[in-house]
Amino acid sequence: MTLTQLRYLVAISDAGLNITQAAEHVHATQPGLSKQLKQLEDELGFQLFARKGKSLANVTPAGQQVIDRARIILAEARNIRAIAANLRGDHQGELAITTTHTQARFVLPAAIAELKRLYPAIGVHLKPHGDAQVMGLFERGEADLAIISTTGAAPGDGVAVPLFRWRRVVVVPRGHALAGLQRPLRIEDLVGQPLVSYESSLRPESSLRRTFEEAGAVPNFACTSRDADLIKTYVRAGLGVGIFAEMALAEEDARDLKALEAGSLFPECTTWLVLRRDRVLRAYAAALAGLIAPQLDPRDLQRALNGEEPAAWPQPPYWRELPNAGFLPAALVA
Amino acid sequence: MTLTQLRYLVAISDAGLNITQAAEHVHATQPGLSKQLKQLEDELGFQLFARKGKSLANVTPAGQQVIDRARIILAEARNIRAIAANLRGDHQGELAITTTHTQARFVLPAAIAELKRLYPAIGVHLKPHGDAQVMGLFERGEADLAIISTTGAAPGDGVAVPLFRWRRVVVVPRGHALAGLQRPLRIEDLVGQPLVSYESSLRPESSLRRTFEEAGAVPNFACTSRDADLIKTYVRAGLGVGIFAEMALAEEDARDLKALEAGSLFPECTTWLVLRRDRVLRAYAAALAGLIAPQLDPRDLQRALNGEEPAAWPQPPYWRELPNAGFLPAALVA
DNA sequence: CAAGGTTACGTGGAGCGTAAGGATC
DNA sequence: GATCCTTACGCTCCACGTAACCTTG
Repeated sequence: MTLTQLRYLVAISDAGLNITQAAEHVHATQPGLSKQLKQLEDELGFQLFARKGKSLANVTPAGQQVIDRARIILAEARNIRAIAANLRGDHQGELAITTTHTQARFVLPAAIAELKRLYPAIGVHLKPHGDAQVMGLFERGEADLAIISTTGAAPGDGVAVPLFRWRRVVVVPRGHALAGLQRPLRIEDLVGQPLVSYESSLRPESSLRRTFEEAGAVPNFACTSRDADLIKTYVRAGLGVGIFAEMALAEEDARDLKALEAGSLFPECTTWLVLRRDRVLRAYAAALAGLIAPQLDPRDLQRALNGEEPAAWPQPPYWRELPNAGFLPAALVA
Repeated sequence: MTLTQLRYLVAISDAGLNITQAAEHVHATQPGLSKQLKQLEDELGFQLFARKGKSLANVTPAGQQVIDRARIILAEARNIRAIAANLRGDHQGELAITTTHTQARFVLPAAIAELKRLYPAIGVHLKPHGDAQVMGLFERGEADLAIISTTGAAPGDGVAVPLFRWRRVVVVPRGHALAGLQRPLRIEDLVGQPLVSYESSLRPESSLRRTFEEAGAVPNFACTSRDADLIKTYVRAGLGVGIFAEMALAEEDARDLKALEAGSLFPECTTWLVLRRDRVLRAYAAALAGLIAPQLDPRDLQRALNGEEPAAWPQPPYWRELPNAGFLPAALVA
């Protein structure tokens, strides 16, 4: 058993049991992989893949167990190389981030642009997904870090670091009946109104839905989407009242949209950076946290990953207090 | 980076940074290890060990991280080989068990003898320790399984499987004042009496101590030990009243000792088999569980380790109900 | 000088790629 | 015949052991 054999094995599994395709992925020849696979099977004494004629038909049950173990081994080997790269100050590599559309579209651009300026040699891969899927992808190991929001406790697995807090805004087209409201918005104002908001608000445990239920009402969604840009578009089209993250408001939205004074109508949200405990953090990944939320010291992240949980993370600032990114454009409220 | 290099690295670390000694452990030559270590350090780009002159003085901080990761890799490589060995029906290997003296001396002999009859090619290594240390050793990875008792919840880490339940017995020399007691023992009978019991009873959270405290008293220990044989010896010598596990009573003790009717004076204990989640169970290790406690199906253990936690383990029988081992010799009570 | 580590050298084996040889659809 | 896996062959490189050398108590 060698690391090469295990790498080939996982590559074959990931290529859908196509050895030829797997060989391209690992920059080797197909006979090379075939032979190493055979050797591994000979050493272990059983078939990792069920053959149908000469091609691979299935992973055997024991083969799947071996592949799972092999993934751990390869991940730890990558970790060792990451430790080495960090120590050498070798700042090249990849950074895969799962997050929601809102974060990817409105929060991350400034931070990632700055990150690329500091570390030109890295490749950043954004994987925007629905609220419900982000952590799943992350836990399946398809990303180095997740950036996700909750109204309350930190998300499940991994080390969660609070980046900033934010509120939802309620947005209507200029000229909408609610646009002229001379007092802070109340929940009753929204009952019965067609709403345009995030897809995740449809879930029964969503905090928006709960807010309505506490007032004895049920929200009436005209249209939902994961994409705040789309939500704004439908609000402009007059489909209803938009409710989405304040980060998604831009200066130019003031032309035709108005953000209503919603105060603490909906519970406050926290955006978290989530790291995998089993993955060594590259220096540039830790730097990203500091670029989004300057109150964080990247070294604290490294310490947290080593299990030395700091007693408590600093209370994260509000989005609009953040220097390089956050503001609720004054023109929108006026 | 190769598996061999990582094996050598860990061997050097385990040999106390003595390459020559490490080489013997891995059945290779010292120059071989020296060279592989150098190659690994060259590839990673930093020193894993701090050199003092030509000999290794210290592990560098990053080196320690690499060693920790390497241990995981090697453990998973062993797991893969274990999967293969199980599947091949290749029943040779080692089985390291951490447990307490009482289990090792009175519970395990019959089961392990039977195990060796079924699997003659295995090597069993018992590591008896104090109650407090067993789980520590186990969690440090120094054993494949732990066998440990608690009065209540399952012990911390790993998958815990209840084997059997048991009670403490109160034992006095024949001729002792309490030996003639014509009614069930009460806690007041023991208050003030010099006691001989397990070392772990000294701990403030011990269930024996708590039982006394609930009666408003404090136990008076004349002598403690981890070793039930020693406790019996000191009871015979007249140092006090013995309190220990019923498993430690043997037929021949009836000659000079008497077990008092203690009923449910002290809380019931459960003996658990604890498995590491991150370690593949060899077939013979699973078999051991069934040999101690026949109500267990070894296949359920495998399933539990795979994370398919069975809703609940069967309520374990009492020790004295177990077929091949448990009985409270009648002569002792009479 | 004893203990422990490094460097040098020759050998055997193993991994790789190229090329040819079956299966299966 | 197209696709995909296996077998065969030759080259290259690398891991290993032996032996000689160096360093430090």
